[in-house]
Amino acid sequence: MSSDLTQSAAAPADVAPTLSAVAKRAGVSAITVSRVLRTPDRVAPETRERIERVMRELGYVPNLVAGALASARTNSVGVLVPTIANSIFADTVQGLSDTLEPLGFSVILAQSRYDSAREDRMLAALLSRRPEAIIMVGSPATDDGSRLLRNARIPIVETWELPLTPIDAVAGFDNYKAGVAVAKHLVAQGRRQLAFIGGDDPRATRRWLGFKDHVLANGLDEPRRLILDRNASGSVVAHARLPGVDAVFAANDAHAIGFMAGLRNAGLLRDGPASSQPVAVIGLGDLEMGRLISPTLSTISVHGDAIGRTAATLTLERGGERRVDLGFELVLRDSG
Amino acid sequence: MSSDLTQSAAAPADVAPTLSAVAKRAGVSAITVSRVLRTPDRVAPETRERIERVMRELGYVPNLVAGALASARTNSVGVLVPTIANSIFADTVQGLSDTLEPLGFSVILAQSRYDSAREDRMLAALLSRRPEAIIMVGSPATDDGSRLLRNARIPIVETWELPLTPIDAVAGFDNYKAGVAVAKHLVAQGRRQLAFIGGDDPRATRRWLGFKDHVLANGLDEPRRLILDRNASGSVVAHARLPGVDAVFAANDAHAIGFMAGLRNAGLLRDGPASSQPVAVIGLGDLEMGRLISPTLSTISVHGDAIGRTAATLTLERGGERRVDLGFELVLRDSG
DNA sequence: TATGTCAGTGTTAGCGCTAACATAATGGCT
DNA sequence: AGCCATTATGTTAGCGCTAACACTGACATA
Repeated sequence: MSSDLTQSAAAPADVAPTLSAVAKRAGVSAITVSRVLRTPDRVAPETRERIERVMRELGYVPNLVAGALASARTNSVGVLVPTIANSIFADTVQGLSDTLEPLGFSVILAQSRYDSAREDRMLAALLSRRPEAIIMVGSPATDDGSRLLRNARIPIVETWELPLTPIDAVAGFDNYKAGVAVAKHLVAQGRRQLAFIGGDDPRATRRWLGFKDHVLANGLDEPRRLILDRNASGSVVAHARLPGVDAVFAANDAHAIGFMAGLRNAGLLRDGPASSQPVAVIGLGDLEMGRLISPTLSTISVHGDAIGRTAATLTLERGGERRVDLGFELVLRDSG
Repeated sequence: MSSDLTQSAAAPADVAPTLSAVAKRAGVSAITVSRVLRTPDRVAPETRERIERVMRELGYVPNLVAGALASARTNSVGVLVPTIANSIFADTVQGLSDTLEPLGFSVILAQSRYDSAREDRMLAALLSRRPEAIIMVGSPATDDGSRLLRNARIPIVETWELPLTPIDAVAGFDNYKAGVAVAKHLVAQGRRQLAFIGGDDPRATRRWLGFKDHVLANGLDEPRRLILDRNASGSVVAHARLPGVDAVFAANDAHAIGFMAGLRNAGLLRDGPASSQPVAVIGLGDLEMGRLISPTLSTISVHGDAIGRTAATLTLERGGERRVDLGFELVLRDSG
């Protein structure tokens, strides 16, 4: 009485219906049902409609796990970011997911939390799911991670930097040059006592190096470098630790805005243009917030979503240019 | 000459080694290799070490796709958010991923972009991968989505609100009460011309309703409601469209900060306390930025990461309380 | 000695699906 | 009439792994 043929649509089975169950009920073979899903043009319209009706009746949801095993295509992409709670990386993930999802790819997300051991673990976990590509922010921190990725023989896209010896593809910008650009601007503005505040992850460090090298090349004192917690509240009191400084490059906009809050408390912030600021401040990231505060924040603008979309494209097309420099832009507003 | 036994570790095969290849090379059966991975205590130490050495030599990466099919456990959780580029949702994803990743679960991320058709598509795509649970921000927008989730017979956690008829579990707060709390505070402060600005998604609308109902219950004029784009730049000019208003509740902190930028341009912002502000502004989300700007932003604080961690816990333990109200907190600073 | 227990390992079957190769039926062409 | 291309559908085998059970030998127990 409770054979497949008498199963009611209103009371779904405890166990998810399979493709074979659909096939049996529609009076066709399993492969025909499979074709309705994958190559509907190759199925006669009447057959197709009948099968689609049965699918609806049974509430059939295809099992992509089985499909992936049989076809050796998982239609998934692994994404590894330091943290998703940093809006610039979130923009990148949004950009790539907007590109990949319409094409039927799922995003498997993992966070390293700036921890190289965790990074390696997450990389292994991602690869176990046999994604068709891996997109990561930055380069692998360890040789093990690097080897894992090379041996996987799938497209690998490193983003947010331009490594000298990439594993495969790259979509990013030159963090060193960004540091140079900021230093050049501040020096030209007549600033003499420069400092860099922010994290010490590899990308921030590249910015620092560009910044420092350019300052030194101009015969000025070596800039100070203050390594801060990822939490921007430390930047609010950073000013007290940088006496005499007249210009600051912050590794990201959050730190820049925090630093400005400290300047305001110290009476060192004007609502006027950059030239009136006792201490110039430049950020990086071009957060929307930077345009909303007063004085408006000068910053290095980087298009996180474009990096994401480009990375997604690079995973799909295996040929062509594998190194895309998306550049950056020094956006000058009132803070410096 | 090129049998499995003579395969070199230095030159990995083009095709990923399988568990059987490891077994053959180690002179054991496949199941023993499987046990090394899953239940190492049940394998003799010498055997285990030998197998582990072979795994390293071959660069073996387990295939979880096949494992999932065989064991009917995917060790993955589907997560659906409106957008990941909104820091409050990113905090939630970070929180749940921090809880799930150490337990061996992968996060499959999908974005609806506040589009109910896309939401249903992504829900179907997620379910095709047979996740062991689904965590979503908000409730399904359509009956189809709801049915899909109910039929999946896996734990479903709705977050960021407290639906009256949840599908399964819930981790969130009462958006209506948040609106009431803000209205109560502003009315008590003597504000008379109130307005609400922000999006019109279901959660923002609940906040608006609570806000409006409380204002009306106090005999004041019905507050105005200005529906803005997600992009906060519209909020900068919102003030011009709200003449005479003396207090504003913004659906999120970004809009609040944008609105304050508009007030500053209009000369209606003071650096002093709330009582000195010609127009009070309250946000929602408690962005770090709100503490850094001047005047500091008053806001409804919601712990996005706690919502994420709680949601993750709810997916793992099927029994117990299935409805967790994480509450909110009205944090009063200088803006209102 | 017979029996049981347990650690360690193996055999078999199958998860749900798809690639690759049949097969059957139809109609157009020479 | 005979042949071929084309469309629609089916059969077979297997993807890489694990659940469930089966087996073996060493040792303990009665």
